[in-house]
Amino acid sequence: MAGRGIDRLDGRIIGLLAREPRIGVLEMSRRLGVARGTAQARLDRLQSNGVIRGFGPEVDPAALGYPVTAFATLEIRQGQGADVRAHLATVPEVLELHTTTGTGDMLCRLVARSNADLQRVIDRVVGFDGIVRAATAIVMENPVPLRIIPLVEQAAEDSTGHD
Amino acid sequence: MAGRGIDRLDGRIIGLLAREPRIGVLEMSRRLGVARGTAQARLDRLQSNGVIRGFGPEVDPAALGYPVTAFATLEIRQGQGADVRAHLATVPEVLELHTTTGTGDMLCRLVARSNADLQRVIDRVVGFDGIVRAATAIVMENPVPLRIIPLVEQAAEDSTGHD
DNA sequence: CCTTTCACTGGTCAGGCTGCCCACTGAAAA
DNA sequence: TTTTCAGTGGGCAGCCTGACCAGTGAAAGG
Repeated sequence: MAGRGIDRLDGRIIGLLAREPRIGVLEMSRRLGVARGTAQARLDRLQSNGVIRGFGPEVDPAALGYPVTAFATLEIRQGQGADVRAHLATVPEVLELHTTTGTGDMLCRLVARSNADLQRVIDRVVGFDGIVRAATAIVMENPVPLRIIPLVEQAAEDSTGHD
Repeated sequence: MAGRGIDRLDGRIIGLLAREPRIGVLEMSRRLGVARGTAQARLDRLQSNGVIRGFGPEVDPAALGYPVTAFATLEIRQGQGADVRAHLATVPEVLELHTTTGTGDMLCRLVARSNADLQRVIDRVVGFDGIVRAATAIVMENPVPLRIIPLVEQAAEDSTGHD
C-alpha cells in the first residue's frame, strides 16, 4: 500500500495520458507547463505508488468476435469456493470474477460469440460441482463504459489542493 | 464493426504488449522474429480494426483512496431509463453502468472510500426519482481481475491457424 | 502458364525522444 | 540558520520512430 492520494498535477498527468496515451514525457511536460524532469518524476512516482498499474492494451472483446456480455451471479456450496475460483479461472470467457456479499456468493463477467454461444459458456461455467445456482443477466447497453477519469479528478480535488 | 478475427501473430503481439506495454515496435519485431514493418503494420491494423482500443493508463481506485468496490442492481421506473443513465453518469464513483435483462434493469460498479462511505455513494446513486429499488453486493475478493489474454489466445487459435 | 496482388523482408535516413547527468533555486522543515 | 526536497533548465549519447524503397514468395485471377 502506498499512494495516499494525488494532487492536481498528478490528476492532469493521468487525464492527459488517458486522452493521448501515445504521448511522450517531453510532450507531456510541454502541455503541463513543467520541466521534463518533473513530469518524469511524477509519472515514475505514480507508477511505483501503484496508482498507475500499467499501460496494457485495451482489447475490445466485440472486435475479437465476442459481442455478447453478461453478468452471472453464482451461489457456491459451502467450502467449495477455492475449487470454483480455480475452475472459473480456466474459462477464457470469464473476464473477471468477484466474491461478494449479498444474495449470491460470486459475480462474474462473461462474454460470448452470440446469445446461443452464451449458453455454451454458461454450461461450462456452471458445469462444476461446487456451483449450486446461477442467475445470468445479459448486457444490452453500456451507457457508462468502464471509466476512471471522473474519480481521478475528484481525488485530485479532494487532495490538499496543491498544484 | 471491423475485425472478424485475429491470427496467431496478432495474438502474440497483444500478449507481448500486455506483458510489456512500454515496448517499442522495433523491440517487438525482434521478439516476434519478424521485420519491423510487419510488426508496425499489424499493430496499425489491430488499432484501426478496433481490436486494440488504446493504451490508456490503468488506474487503481484503491491507490486513489477508494478501496471498496460494490455492484448495485437497480430497478428503474418505466420510461425513466434515460434520466437515470444521465444521473449516474454524473457520479464519479460509478465506474461503469450496464442495462441488462433479468431481475434488475441496470447493473453498476461502484467504488467508495470505506464501507461507511459506500452508504453515501449509494444514497447519491439511488437518491433519484426514477430508481425504484437497489440491491448492493460488496466485493470482498477479486480472484480473477479483469483480463483479456486468455480470450485473445482462444480467438487466435480459433482463427484459420495462420501465423 | 503468366500476371497481378499482397504481405513481408531488410535496408536506409533524418529527426526526435529517452535516460542520465549536472548545477541552481526556492520553500518548507528541522 | 541549515538541511532537505521538489522543481528548473540545460546538455549529451544512444536508440527508436516514421517514412520510404526495392525485392521476394505465395496465392489468386486471367
